[in-house]
Amino acid sequence: MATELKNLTKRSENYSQWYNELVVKADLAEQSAVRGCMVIKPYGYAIWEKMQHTLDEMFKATGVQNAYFPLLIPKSYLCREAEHVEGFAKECAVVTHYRLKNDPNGNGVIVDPDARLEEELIVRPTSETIIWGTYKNWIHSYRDLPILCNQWANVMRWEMRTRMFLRTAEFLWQEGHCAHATAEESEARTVQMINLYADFAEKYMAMPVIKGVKSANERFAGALNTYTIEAMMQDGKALQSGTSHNLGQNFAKAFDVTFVNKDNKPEYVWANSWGVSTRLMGALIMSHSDDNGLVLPPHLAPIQVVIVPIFKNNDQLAEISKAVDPIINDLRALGISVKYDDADNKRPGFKFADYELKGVPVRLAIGARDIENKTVELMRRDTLEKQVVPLEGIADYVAKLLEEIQENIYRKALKHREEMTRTVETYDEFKEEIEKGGFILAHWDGTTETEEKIKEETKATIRCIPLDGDKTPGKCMVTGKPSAQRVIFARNY
RNA sequence: CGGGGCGUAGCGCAGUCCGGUAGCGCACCUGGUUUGGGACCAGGUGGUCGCAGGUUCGAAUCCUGUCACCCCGACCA
Repeated sequence: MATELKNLTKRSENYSQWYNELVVKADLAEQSAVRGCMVIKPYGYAIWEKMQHTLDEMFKATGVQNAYFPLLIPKSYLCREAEHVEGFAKECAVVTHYRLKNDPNGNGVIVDPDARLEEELIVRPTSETIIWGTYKNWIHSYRDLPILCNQWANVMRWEMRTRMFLRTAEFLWQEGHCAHATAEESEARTVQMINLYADFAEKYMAMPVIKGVKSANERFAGALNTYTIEAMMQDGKALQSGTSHNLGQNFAKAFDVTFVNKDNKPEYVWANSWGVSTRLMGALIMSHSDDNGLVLPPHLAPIQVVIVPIFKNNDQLAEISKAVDPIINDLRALGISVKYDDADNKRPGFKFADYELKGVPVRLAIGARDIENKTVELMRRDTLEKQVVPLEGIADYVAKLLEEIQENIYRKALKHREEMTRTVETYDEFKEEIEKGGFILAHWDGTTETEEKIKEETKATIRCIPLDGDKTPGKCMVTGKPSAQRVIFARNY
């Protein structure tokens, strides 16, 4: 099975194909019969659930509550915010009818032409419009604010080209939608959420990210300002992994959402929205995986430790199981998820390969030899190193090792990013360097024209204007006009 | 929507140029031997060859149309 994956080793040659194979072989997801959609399989979903629960806890710690809004949005709602329409209206699935009937020619069912909806409904590509249409009824006074809502949902965008997890027609995400009484409070929330995403990416996904602001060109449709976290994949391409938008009063104005402030004066509400999606699964896969398969960070791995018994007969298995039992209990007592794979219809070698493919961080193998020596063979997925360790105190040892693996894969990803990040002064230099992949730090005059020109000529876009790091001004590499600071250019997914 | 590729068993593919009634590997099932890195031997199940027309005694193969999917662009989280 994985042999085929190994045949796709030449990642630089066909990284996409390698990625697709990996997603399928590791049992995460598969292409659905529905155009551009995917089926997320139980193992893949378990990872998503772990992400979900972690993020949910983090959100709630900041006062956010979950809610749910409709899947279908009346077409008229989408017309309210002009820029928003421009950004989304073109790629939506539309519900035009509400009934089917038997085909008079006997070929199954057809859409009943008499059941045409007077106003078409749009399958949500994002929920700003329906939510602000609803908030109008919730908000009257400054005492009703802030509203801090999050929704876990599926959305649909009729993308021309799709790729599993990274860009599917239907995807799962969370979208937070906050309403505030002041611009400052809304901006603070926008920044708070991008920081939260960055923490999640680095501490749980072991994926270093760069926090920054989007250029006008890359900004969310209808937003004043978009904050982003940008990660670098192993092939050197950038992946936008999460965004937080300061929407100003745009949606409040479009949906006429006003409140009476402390001075008894009506005022439009200040809004922000923020989201991450199943794209994070793609990010996770592409950040760490190797040619043996997935490498999952321990903090997100559904199975953190797998124990494989090596036995010749049932008596031996019973003996091993007796020795393994307390280990399982000790590990579980430490909050570690353990799988004991005592299936006798698969050979150990097969199990080893299979759990490597699935990215299980730590494997313990235990056989008659170990029972005798009171040891266990341990393998860590990140380095593939094997060692024989004493059974005594194994749970604590594994607990520490899991943290070490978590840190190690983060460091590895960070090192890779740093090696693939260069600074250039001239446009010629830029054109040469961008071909090698990675992030390029360069000066830019801040205009959309220059950004467009660079995009056309090199396929590179401004991933973000970084919040942290070097803020030295300079001159635009293309026009020579003044530049406030270097920005990050890259080719992206 | 442009440029390339592909569609044959659950998966990966050969067969197509040159028409003769479908094959290989993996998986699956049965029996046996195995079990410290993807086991072996023997036997077995499974396909109206993407779909629709046409040519022909005969089509996976030739012709026409059509529909999927994949990769590279344009679009995007």
